[in-house]
Amino acid sequence: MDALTSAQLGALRRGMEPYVVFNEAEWIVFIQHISVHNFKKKQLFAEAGKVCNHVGFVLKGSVRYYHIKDGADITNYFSFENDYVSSYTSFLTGEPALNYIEALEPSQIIVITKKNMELMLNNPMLAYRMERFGRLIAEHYLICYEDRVSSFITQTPEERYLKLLETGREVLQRMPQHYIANFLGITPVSLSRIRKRILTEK
Amino acid sequence: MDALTSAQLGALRRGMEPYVVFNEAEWIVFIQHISVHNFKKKQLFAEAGKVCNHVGFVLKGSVRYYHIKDGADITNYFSFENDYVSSYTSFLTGEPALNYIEALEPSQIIVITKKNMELMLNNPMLAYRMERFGRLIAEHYLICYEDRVSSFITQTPEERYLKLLETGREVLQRMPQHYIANFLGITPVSLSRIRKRILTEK
DNA sequence: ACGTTTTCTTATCTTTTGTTAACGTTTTGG
DNA sequence: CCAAAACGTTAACAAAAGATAAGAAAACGT
Repeated sequence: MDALTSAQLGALRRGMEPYVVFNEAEWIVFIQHISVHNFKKKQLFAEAGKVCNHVGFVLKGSVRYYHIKDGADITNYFSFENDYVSSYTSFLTGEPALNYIEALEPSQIIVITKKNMELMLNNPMLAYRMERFGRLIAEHYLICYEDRVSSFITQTPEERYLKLLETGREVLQRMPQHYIANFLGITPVSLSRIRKRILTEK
Repeated sequence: MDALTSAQLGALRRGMEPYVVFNEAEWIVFIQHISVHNFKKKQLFAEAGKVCNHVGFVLKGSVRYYHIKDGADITNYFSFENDYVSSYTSFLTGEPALNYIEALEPSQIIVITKKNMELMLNNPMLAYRMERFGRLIAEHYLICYEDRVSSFITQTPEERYLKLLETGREVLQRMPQHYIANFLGITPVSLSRIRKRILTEK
């Protein structure tokens, strides 16, 4: 856990700006309640069975959400740079998380603990801003998930794969294909066939 | 648009209680900013291409979310009694909605307009509560969508159908099957086959 | 550096789904 | 009340996906 650099703080502030704008005095108090952590590849950000008591903002790197079902590791979701990251339902409800979150590559993530979030919610100087910030995070996930549900209803697995590639994240080239297959809701074998189909269609 | 009965107000207050608790003075001001509307079957609550300037809470009845793609009507989602209802992304962003919302049956819905929401957000007496209320609605949709994404990844269409039936909503018996098929992400023909399979397996 | 594990592809076979069309039934609107 | 539209099921065929297994290549840990 290190102090944040001004570049990191700038990224966070820009990420929040569309929704929450702090004045200077508020910002100074806010940044006293956050920290930045460096995650090694495969290091866990959150763990199934444990309450997720923190929420993050990916400055650099990427993470993978997954759960274990019948002994198999199933990838649910990814967060890339400038995304929020959390087992947010667990963070909100205080129930144990259902999924793990791990770094896909060495990552820098700004972390706000629930305790610090609550301190800010109870600090009259920040309470109103923090309610708004909480709403922002929920809305961020909301819009992502809405898109995702819609993609399952209106697109084929092949279309979903091509759409994912269009984001141009190079980490997609490096991560195991079965993570992507899970994310798309298909088997790794099926993804391999889709990839071949795309190549030969070109 | 009618005044709300005390039973209706009680339902709303109970729906909000897990997250937002008003004191009596706050509640009196709050209820001056809301209204209840009766929707006929097929009457629109929100319309694609228009900004959704309101958010609702279903007291009685049910609604269907759908959009038109290549001339075809595709059902995305449902809200039943004691659910929130809105093209919430449009409500939040002020962008035109991408989907329609219509009543599946005669329905009573508590409506809060964006204007009244903003009046409350700017009223120091309610601002803090309203930030929290906004968060509540976002979180409601968040948890629903999270569940839904997870169901697409880990369940077969047949399992999703059986899970939907388990909710025991009788309106599921009465609405057209192709609404349900869309919602499950399959074709009406495929749903018909699944239904037959289930019957013969018994 | 080397043996193990993971990953990706390919093949085969089965199951499921999509597509289109037909047909009888039900619902709907004028 | 009647004609038109919408609906649900079924059939037939094509396309896609799941399951399983096998083999080669790459990544990993020690």
